[in-house]
Amino acid sequence: MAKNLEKTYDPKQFEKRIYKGWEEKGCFKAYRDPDKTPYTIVMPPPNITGQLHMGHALDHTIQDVLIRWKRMSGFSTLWLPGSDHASIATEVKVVNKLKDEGIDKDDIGREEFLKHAWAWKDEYGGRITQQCRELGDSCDWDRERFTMDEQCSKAVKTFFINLYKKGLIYKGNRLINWCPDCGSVLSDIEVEHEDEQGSYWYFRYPGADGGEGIEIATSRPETIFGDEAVAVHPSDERYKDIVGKKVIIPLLNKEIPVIADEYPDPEKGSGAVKITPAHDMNDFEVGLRHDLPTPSCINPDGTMNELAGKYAGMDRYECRKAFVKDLEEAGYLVKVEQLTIPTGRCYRCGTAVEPMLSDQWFVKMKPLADPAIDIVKDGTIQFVPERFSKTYMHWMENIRDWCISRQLWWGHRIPAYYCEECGEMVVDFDQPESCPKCGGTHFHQDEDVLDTWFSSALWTFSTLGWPDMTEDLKYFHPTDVLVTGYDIIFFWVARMIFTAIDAMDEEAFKYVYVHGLVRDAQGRKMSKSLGNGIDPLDVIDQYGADALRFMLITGISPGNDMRFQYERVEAARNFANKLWNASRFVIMNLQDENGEMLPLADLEGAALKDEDKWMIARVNEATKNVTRDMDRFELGMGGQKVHDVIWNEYCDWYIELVKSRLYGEDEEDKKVARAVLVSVLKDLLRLLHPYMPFITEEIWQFLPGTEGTFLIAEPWPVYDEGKTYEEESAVIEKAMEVIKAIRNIRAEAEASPGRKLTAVIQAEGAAAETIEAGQTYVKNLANITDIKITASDDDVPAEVMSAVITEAEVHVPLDELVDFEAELERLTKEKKKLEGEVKRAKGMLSNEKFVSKAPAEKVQEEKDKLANYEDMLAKVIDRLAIVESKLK
RNA sequence: GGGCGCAUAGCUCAGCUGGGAGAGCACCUGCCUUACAAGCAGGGGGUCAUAGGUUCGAGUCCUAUAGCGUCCACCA
Repeated sequence: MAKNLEKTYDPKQFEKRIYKGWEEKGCFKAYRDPDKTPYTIVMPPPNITGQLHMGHALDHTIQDVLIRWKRMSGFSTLWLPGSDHASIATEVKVVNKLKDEGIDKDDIGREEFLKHAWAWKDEYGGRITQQCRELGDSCDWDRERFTMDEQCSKAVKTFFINLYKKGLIYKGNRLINWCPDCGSVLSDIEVEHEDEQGSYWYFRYPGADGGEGIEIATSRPETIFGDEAVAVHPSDERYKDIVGKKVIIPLLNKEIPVIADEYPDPEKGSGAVKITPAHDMNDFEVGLRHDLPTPSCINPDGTMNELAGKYAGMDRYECRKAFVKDLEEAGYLVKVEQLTIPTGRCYRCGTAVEPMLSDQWFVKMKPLADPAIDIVKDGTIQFVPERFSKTYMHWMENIRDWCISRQLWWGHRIPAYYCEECGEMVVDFDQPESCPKCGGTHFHQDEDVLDTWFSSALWTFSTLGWPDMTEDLKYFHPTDVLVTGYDIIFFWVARMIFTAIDAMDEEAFKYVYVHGLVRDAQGRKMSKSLGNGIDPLDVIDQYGADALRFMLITGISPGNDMRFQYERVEAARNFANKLWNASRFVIMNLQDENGEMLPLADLEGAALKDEDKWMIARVNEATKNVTRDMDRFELGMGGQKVHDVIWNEYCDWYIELVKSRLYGEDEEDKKVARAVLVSVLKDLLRLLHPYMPFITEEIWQFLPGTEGTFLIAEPWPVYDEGKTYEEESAVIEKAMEVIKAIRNIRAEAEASPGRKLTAVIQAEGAAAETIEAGQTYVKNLANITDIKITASDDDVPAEVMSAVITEAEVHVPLDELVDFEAELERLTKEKKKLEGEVKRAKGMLSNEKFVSKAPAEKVQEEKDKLANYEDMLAKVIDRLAIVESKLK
């Protein structure tokens, strides 16, 4: 029984099996091989709350292509996987789950809550890494890390303490972004700014002296309870006299001063701004300049506090409504204007962020940013594509201090301890024995945890053992390339860069490969709320992981978004199918009817035919180009080239060219043909493997000489300058030209491909020789029984259909009915086309500037082309005359 | 208000350092030819956003314009 691939390509039959085989045999494992060069990629850790989505699929495909290519190229590769504890996201999930069970987070307390959170992590945290396996991720699962595992936590604490000791982490009372829904502070980049429809309310604040007072405009009336002044621009003539006087906040009867400050824009609103230092960033600054108090009127949960008097306890928006109504009834509302106002929203839950005054921990960024700017500026770290370095620079150069504390429980707790006796704060790895100030022995730890991004910022080195100088850390760090979407350059990439400089005194990675977003077929962002997300696992189920991967990677150019289209997945699947069938054909021809393997020639010194050399040259060329594309991170281009050489050259031509030999009688030559078929196929599989790992590995296992090997561990092909085979390739390419010409004639004359024909080819000199050398191919592939190659017109029968090709003319005598009308039409078209070409070439050559300034070889090239076209044109005109006479 | 990106065939997009416009899908014609109809052989279809400029030569480089997208920014 012959052993061969299944008749139809069905990736489900083998993808899981292949992956298991790799994993069990340790194919993904990284080793510290002193004789090899390390190549390291750390996987952006997906959130444990997450499911695998198209973004991951793209991100991981890129990384896997790179790591597989480098592995095959002889590097000691490490692709390190892991996951992120996702502080806020996870806490929200766990809180909701508990709520469903009727449990309130605050009732059970911190310890108990964390038990639930860890249980949740144990249950769902592995889900996404399991899904990665279906994609084919060849990462070293033995080194899988988690941002809250023991080692990473140690790194986080150490890094925090180091920065604190350097004075780069401080605790401060500042105006921060507060999410009332999450109940936590957010960093600046966690706030999304949007313009929204809103109102300006104009209110009159009467003068304390009984005067007219002043009219202010505000979009946030509920903050009036925190007003401490009204500001006007010093140059504003309208308010010149009132500056320094007091006005009364209506209904509250609180007196506040009118102050002059550069901040108000006289053009905007009434030109007078109420100042609420505790609930607005700008007002806060004004308050500082004028030494104003900073009372808060809003609680952390978004309700009003006692400052709001009778509105206390109301939600801030409810209060707004009620307060405006009361003010209106009391006659203080002057007018309302509709316009768009900028609003900040929490990037997690979408709640409107409230600026609040609060004690929080910050990282002082300027000293960390400076070297992080230099390391990109001097090219130690390069962005691909380059333009993203501008985005990075701009952000780094204007960076503000990073708020790192969060009022949550799930995360790394801040290692700061407060003495119960005197309140002294100690920042240390463990709780201190006694207070350095008063000797007290009772402490409580800071309640806050760190921003999730604080731990992922350490990812390149915390995962390798830092702060311990482990062998892994020494060998694999710095990492080589970081692959990620442009949406997290600020959140993550930028921060990894400065942490590595601080902790390791070196670059975190050499390249940042930035990819775009996978959008839906209409170009919209895939999102849960739109319900337009496409589950990669569904696609894999339907088309296979190889098809998905190939579609994702060939559809992109670095940094640009892509659209997800099923038609393209299908096209990729069809390509896999094509390769599958071609391989099945090859394997079939390697064995006799009993399934016994037939002998193969040793290719060293074998008598290669022209088509063998041509094919070998084609693969060789592809090897060169694909490798170069990979080197430049042009992964999509590389994939396209492998696709083209497999389909357009190996399948379309080489297999067809070689068939007659396989079915022929020359046993020695059969051995050669088989050997080349296999050898070339193997090289093609190697080139394709990073892109389509499953199908290539599956086919590999069926080929002779692969026993006990894995394609994943095979060497990457190397370009061989000695294998360009130009002469032999010319024969094949000329034969192809002739074959196409004959097929064309056949099609025009509507003669079936099965009909036997003869051909007369007019050519001279070298061209005649080349055609002569390739005539067997023509006979086989164009179904021609006899070919006559001649220079003379006399040998051409009177009734023929012809096609003019480079340096030759192909004639097919047709005894059967011939459509001379069609022939006339075809030749007329041909003539027109050639005339155009002649005109173009003549035009260029008659341009003196071109002839004198363009490189000599370019000029010569044009001259040759012109001669050739003129020659072809003359022949076409001759044929036309003959056909025309036939028609009379 | 700044930064960046996009515009190429009906659709989705490639075209890297300037040298005769490409792919997939869709469409039309003919083929179930012994690996493959998830296929084979052909075909139609583009003033490469507009206007200038550099150059012997521009889809490619420069400038400007309006359009779309996106990020950043404390405008009540």
